[in-house]
Amino acid sequence: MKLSSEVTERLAASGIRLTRQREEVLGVLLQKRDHPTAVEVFMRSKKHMPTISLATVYNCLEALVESGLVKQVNLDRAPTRFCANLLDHSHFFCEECGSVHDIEIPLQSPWNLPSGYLIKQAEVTFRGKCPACTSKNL
Amino acid sequence: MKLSSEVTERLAASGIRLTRQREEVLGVLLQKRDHPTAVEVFMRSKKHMPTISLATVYNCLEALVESGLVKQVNLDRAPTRFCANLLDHSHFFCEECGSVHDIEIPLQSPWNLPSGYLIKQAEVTFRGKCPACTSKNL
DNA sequence: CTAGGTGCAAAAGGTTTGCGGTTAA
DNA sequence: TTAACCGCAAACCTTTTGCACCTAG
Repeated sequence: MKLSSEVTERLAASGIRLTRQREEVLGVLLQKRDHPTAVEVFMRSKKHMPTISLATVYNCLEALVESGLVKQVNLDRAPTRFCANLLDHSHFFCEECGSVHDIEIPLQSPWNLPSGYLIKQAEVTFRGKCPACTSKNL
Repeated sequence: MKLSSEVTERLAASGIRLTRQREEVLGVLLQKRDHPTAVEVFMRSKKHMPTISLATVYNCLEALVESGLVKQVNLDRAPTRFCANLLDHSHFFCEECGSVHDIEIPLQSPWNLPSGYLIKQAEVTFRGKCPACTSKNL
């Protein structure tokens, strides 16, 4: 696939060891940005790499998250979802269809926090109805 | 405990059926606002109500969350945490000591979202160092 | 009276781990 | 060459479920 150069570049730049499995996992996340779960990533990866194991997918995801190439999204008690969108963004969760969308809003950090807190990262999650579901006027 | 009147009032006002176990679980969450996990709530509840079961704690928490009396907080892949703070607030997660703090900032919703999205709820999570850990200048 | 809640134990996911073999650097 | 990674299977931990009994309204 033509993504592979981007995948390889990102991996090389991150400094972590480059393996075929990590390329595959990152490739899956870059190809379809629908915030798949680990199991979904596993199933998609198996199409190109039938020998990959679920444990390896978890390991790869962990390495990718740790290196900053992938973000994890947790919603309620549902399984963790992953995305490879490196732009600063928020997530929108549609209560109707369950889909997760990236919302790229520049958060100009208008936070007036109590003193003493050292903020390294802020994360915003929205819930509601996505455009597709809203237009179905359910 | 003197919280019981508040607990009972809140439960009655919520409309869900009032049981001793739900009172106990809500009481635990109101007494110490450290965002315990389900298992922690279970252990604390057992001190006053030795017969309560973990499954019941989960059931109670679910009912309380659904009725809006309790909020659940998910951080990464760690077990879900619960809090009874009904004021609109955000959460701060200390990467140093692992504690979770409520941050009561009035979010004046400065979100410029793409059109089509119907937002019902926004949730903000911060990560960094809490005052206690910052002052230890680690 | 009865719909809904409880307690128990067992099952069901999701995620992690241990280990022998493999591979990127 | 070797530290790190992979695949497999088993373990782990959180959460859910089925069922018989109980209780709030």
